[in-house]
Amino acid sequence: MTPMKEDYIKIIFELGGTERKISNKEIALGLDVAAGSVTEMITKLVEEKLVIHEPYAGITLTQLGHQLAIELVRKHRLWETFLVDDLKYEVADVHSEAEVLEHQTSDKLADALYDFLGKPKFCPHGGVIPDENGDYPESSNIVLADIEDGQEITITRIIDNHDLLTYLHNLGVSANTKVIVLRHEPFEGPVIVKRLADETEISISFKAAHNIFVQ
Amino acid sequence: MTPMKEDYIKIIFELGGTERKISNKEIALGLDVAAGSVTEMITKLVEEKLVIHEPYAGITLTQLGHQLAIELVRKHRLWETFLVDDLKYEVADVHSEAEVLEHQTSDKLADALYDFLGKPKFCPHGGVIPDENGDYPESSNIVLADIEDGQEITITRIIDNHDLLTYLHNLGVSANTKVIVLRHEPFEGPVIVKRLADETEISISFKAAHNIFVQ
DNA sequence: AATTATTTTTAGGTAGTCCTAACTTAAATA
DNA sequence: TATTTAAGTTAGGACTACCTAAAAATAATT
Repeated sequence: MTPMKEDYIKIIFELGGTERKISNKEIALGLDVAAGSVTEMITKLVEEKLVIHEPYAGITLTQLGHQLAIELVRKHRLWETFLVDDLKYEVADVHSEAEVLEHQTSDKLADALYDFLGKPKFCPHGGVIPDENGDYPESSNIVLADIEDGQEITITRIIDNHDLLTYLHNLGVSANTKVIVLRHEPFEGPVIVKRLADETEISISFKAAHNIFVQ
Repeated sequence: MTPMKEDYIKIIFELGGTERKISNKEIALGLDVAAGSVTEMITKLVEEKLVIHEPYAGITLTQLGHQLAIELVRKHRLWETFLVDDLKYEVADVHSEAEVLEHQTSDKLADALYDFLGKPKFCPHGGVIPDENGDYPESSNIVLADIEDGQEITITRIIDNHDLLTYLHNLGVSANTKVIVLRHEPFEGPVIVKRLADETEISISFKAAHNIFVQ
């Protein structure tokens, strides 16, 4: 196993490769590599029984691939938690560090980190951290953009992207923030919400609202 | 810069490449690669102005290479300290984890770790940790094997090797242990010391005694 | 000094991951 | 249905770091 193979497995997982077929193009876009490179790597991952490939139709994870993806997500989120909780990183800055550390993290190290952090359930942007056995509760897949006006909701998770997290940080929005959805501006305009803590109205862009999960 | 290049720089440093010419063979042995691979890599490191190579004579670090080596040692030892102090690793088990983490550690991460750990001066086996600027006090180069009988000394540092550290751990010997040297058995026999804490006599092998630094 | 042994370098190959460009398949449109 | 467009696959090449084996340089021994 190499870091690059792990990256392929992880992106397939993140794109939903446990339930649907992921296209070559989605992977190429996600990893910023050429389509030909994807086909080549997928061939190797098929040999290793990590993915199933139906030529021209798409790629899904095997049970084994899914398990590996969970382990990687766990390691990634444990590092993010450590960086924020103990090393005082900004939430927006942890992703890239965790991205490289996750590939160099033995299972022993992950477990030790998990204990040290107090068996945390969520990473700093709200993602669920699988436990020692890879079990984790399903989290909400409902996105802020799809909430009807007037609903009171809690932000549970934000897609792990530096620019998005910085944008939301500046707006004072993060995981666990409670808001009421006031209205959706037309033509892919922003979603206007009111933060319950201080009654402030906040305008969240259409695109951002699709990358914020709520409950 | 790649992890392998960093490993070459580090081994040259550890073999004393700031003061003397290191041979191709020493590096090949230290990294467990073929001599031809060393020549090839050294050529690249010369292009990057990290080392100076006199063909057939040896290799030394440039100022730049020395600086890089210090940074790597610092990162390595910071991770070791974290693993022992916070993640409850055994001293003997930290080397291999630190060996891979050091290559994935940004300067920002190293500084954050350094602060988190309370700006430690020594790693768990007694190595000096350079500060934020790469400065560090010279540590003793006197080895236990060279101490005369009757001398009272403190163990300051043990070469970072898993088997050696395990061996010494089982003998109850670690950095900061104070002992009196009783005698040196002939024919490369063990050095017999008495631990001051509990007056126990301990026999330390000839080879181990050459890998223990004292003051 | 000549020979032998050791070390270093050079040369030619392999494996992993990337690329571009050409070709094939599938989907969309006319 | 025929054509065009998009997506996926194949082919050939590049780069890194490794290897082994042969050649060259240096050191050691006779």
